[in-house]
Amino acid sequence: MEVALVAVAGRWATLVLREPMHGPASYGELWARLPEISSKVPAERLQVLGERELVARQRLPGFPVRTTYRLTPAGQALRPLLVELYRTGARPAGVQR
Amino acid sequence: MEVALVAVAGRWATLVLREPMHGPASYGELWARLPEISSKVPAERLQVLGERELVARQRLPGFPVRTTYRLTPAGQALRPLLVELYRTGARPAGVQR
DNA sequence: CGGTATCCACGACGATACTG
DNA sequence: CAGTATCGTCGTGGATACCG
Repeated sequence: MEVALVAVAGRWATLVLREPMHGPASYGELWARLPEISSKVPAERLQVLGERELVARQRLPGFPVRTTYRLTPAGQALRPLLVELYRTGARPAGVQR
Repeated sequence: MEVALVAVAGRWATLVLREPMHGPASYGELWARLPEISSKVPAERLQVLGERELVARQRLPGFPVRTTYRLTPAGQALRPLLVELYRTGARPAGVQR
């Protein structure tokens, strides 16, 4: 459980994971979907997600530099967990805010 | 997701939830299952879990005082999430430590 | 554009001591 | 037995500034 939690429990981690879930996403796209946040935060998240090989980075040639992020198979394996997190949090008679 | 995560992501939260999952558990039982931890930690966890009405406290009469904790229906609703956390963390090709 | 470097603040974690 | 009180430490989150 700890193992799964460290992957998913950091601040904004779920949102950072959700973008590349349905296909490659650039850093800017990712960032734009996060509400008013410093650029450091997704960078940090992506770094640890990269180290754990949950997301893969790919730099595109040219200028300005572009990078796309995609989920590795291990990253895709987190999907059911994210779904369950959503279901549990959204459950009507469920967990209190 | 945030809602579900705050319920489950605190340190030792999963272990604190697991004990009363299969029936009432006393504070001492709970504590004994946690590896070498200060008594403050489960107390703190149980307090917030109580405030969120995920666990219910019941004091037994007599001396010394005994208290049993049981999960509320909302607490039971966390079960699929805990199962999924376990599955994801334990998956062979899964998330890296 | 896609980051890194530096610094700060706050809250969680945990030890120790104490209480009803 | 079942906690509370107090205090210290450390990590995380975040702002701001800067770089290739």
